[in-house]
Amino acid sequence: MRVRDDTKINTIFEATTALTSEVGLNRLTMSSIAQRAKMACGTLYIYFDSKERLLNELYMHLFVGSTLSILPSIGHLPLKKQLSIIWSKVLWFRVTNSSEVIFMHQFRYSVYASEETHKLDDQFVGFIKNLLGQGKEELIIKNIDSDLIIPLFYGYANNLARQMAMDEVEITDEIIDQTFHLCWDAIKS
Amino acid sequence: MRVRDDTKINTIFEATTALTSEVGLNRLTMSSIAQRAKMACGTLYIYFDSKERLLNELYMHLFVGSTLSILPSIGHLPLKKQLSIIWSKVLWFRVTNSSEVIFMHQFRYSVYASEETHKLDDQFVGFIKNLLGQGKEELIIKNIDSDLIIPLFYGYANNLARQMAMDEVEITDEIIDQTFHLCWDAIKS
Amino acid sequence: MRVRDDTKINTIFEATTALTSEVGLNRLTMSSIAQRAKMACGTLYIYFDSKERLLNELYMHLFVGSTLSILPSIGHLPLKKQLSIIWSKVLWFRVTNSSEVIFMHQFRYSVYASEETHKLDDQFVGFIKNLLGQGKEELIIKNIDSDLIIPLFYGYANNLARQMAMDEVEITDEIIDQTFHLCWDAIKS
Amino acid sequence: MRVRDDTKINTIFEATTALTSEVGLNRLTMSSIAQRAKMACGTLYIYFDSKERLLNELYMHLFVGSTLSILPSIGHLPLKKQLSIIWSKVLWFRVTNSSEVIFMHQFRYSVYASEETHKLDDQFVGFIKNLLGQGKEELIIKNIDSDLIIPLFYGYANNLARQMAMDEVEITDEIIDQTFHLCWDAIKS
DNA sequence: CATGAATGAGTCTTCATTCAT
DNA sequence: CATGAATGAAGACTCATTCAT
Repeated sequence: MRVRDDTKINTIFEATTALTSEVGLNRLTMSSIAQRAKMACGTLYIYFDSKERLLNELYMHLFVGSTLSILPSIGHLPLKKQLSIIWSKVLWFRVTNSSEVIFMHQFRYSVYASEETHKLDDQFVGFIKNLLGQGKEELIIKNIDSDLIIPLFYGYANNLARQMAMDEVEITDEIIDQTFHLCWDAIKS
Repeated sequence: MRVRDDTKINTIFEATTALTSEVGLNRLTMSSIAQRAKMACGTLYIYFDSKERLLNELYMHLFVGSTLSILPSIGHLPLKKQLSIIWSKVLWFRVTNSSEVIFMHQFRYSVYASEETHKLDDQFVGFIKNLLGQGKEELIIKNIDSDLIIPLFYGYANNLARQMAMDEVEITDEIIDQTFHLCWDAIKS
Repeated sequence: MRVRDDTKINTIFEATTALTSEVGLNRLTMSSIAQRAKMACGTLYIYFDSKERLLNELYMHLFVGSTLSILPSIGHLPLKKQLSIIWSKVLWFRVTNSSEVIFMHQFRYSVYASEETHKLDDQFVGFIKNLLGQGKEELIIKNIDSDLIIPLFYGYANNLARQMAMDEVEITDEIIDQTFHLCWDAIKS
Repeated sequence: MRVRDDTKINTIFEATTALTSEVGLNRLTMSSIAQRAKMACGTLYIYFDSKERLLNELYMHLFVGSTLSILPSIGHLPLKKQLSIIWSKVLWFRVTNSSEVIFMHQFRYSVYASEETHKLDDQFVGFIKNLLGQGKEELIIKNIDSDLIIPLFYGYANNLARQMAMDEVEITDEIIDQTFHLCWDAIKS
């Protein structure tokens, strides 16, 4: 029997990511994905119930791999260090995986994004909120509603990465340092 | 095409904006726009050559109205004041016109956005770049590549406004002050 | 403006009926209907929301035209006469409209048939049940549960017409007489 | 193909019959049959060349088991007795095997029914025709073209059984008696 | 100008059948 | 024999655009 091949899911994910960054989510069709992944159109439906599920699972896969997975391991570090690591991690991922970021960006606010997917984001935001809460208690960072701070990190990271991807700028440790300093200066008390 | 009947064009623009914020750009159809604008589908094509042109013209209209139009009148003011006015202006517009912002956000990175439209953004970015350049010369702000600074303003504003729109938070002068201070602390030298 | 053309519905109905009798309900596709009706595939969807609705409306149209429409006008006649007229009417229709009957037959028990459609049949059955009830009171026909009698008329008519259509037998008044007599002898007391 | 493993073939037949009565012939898929029969999709093709053959063989199996098999053994009985036995046999089968009847009914006039299958019916009809021919010679039954009589039996049985299955009516000897009397009164001279 | 019916290419999805294991 | 992943042609339906009125 032809055994179910889990690397196929990765092939599909890669094809989807690449295509989205090339032609955009609007022109992304199931048959173009299949063609790019060198498989039949129907094969996609063996691994994913629908286009919507495929995109959502891809998003979750990328989000977990790029962001969520680092959170638990850094809980013991000092606040600024934690933020700095997250910033670095997120930025590295975003800049070195520009196709993935384009996909995530386009998907994020599309009609395809499900409840379930939005909750992932909330999980991440919740973690950061906690961190900021601590910082405020320790009087390290400004006493401002976290909902006004998080969009700075989030929006900045997204936009910076997107811009760098488009301009084909190489990311360096210096850039990460400089940009993190901007953020830190913004919020430190 | 394109006859002067600004009333009709505005009706079309409003219908498009409202619909996009309700159902998303992916599900925005020409006939749904027509229906919402209480006119026939074919009438849209009297004023716009294609869907693509309609969306691009709407984007330009909103962008000019919300941002570009204020730039020339504030050139004589001091740097920080200028940035503060722009920030306030942009944020006010974005928060009080949430449908418009949702449209702009979804359109901005869609397949519909044309070269011409992207150049508008560049115009705005160019202005800010200039401003930052002056600031650096006057040693008021950090000596960092402007391409690393602008995404902070741009991304923050977008994301903050979007978040506030979703959470239905009222904007106040206090919020504008607080958030601008974050930005300023980030870049001041 | 191209005015909405109600004869188009008839064209669609005719194409559907003819095709079903030729290739069967299973192979009936929307595009084959469109092709036969000499219009574009999308045009069908101007007049009918879906394939299911198209088929249901066609069935109702045929059922009303062939059967239901005669019922009200004969209420004053004697029982046997009424039954005889209905029998004649139904048989004539079924034999002279063989395509229609094939469609009705295939549709009747298909997955497409909706609740609404089945209720039409019930209406007809209810009328006959009434008639039989009267006959039993007047001691003209056998005192047997009507649910055991009606399938005789219904099944016989369907099957006879189908058989005659397939054998390409011409219907005559004699055949109608003979077959009605069979029915009548079956139920008269 | 077609190896002797009657257990498996029966499992397939039962799954097919049950599924058809539940979801209809239109929604009957090979993989749903396989799933219901607890085997792999490809296994079906070891026993049957195609979906069409599977359905035809099932129909023939049911038809022979329900009807054809009794014919030879009753040739010596008097006419009315023969008809009565057949009627009883057919009705019993149809009512007590409602899934099977639904399958037969839906299959009978579908695109899947082959020539070969239709000939089975003819065989049965031929037998009945013979019987009626005898009856006419003996002046027991009306001198009417048998093609006008057979649909009465055939259509009545089908429809009655279907109705009873849907209404979940229990069949009794009384009902069989009553309905046969209707038939007999219809045709006796 | 305005209308909205008509078009048909293109989309997602299904499913009978094949075939490598 | 048995499996079930893989195939790809075909179906229902959508929608930007055109055009007769």
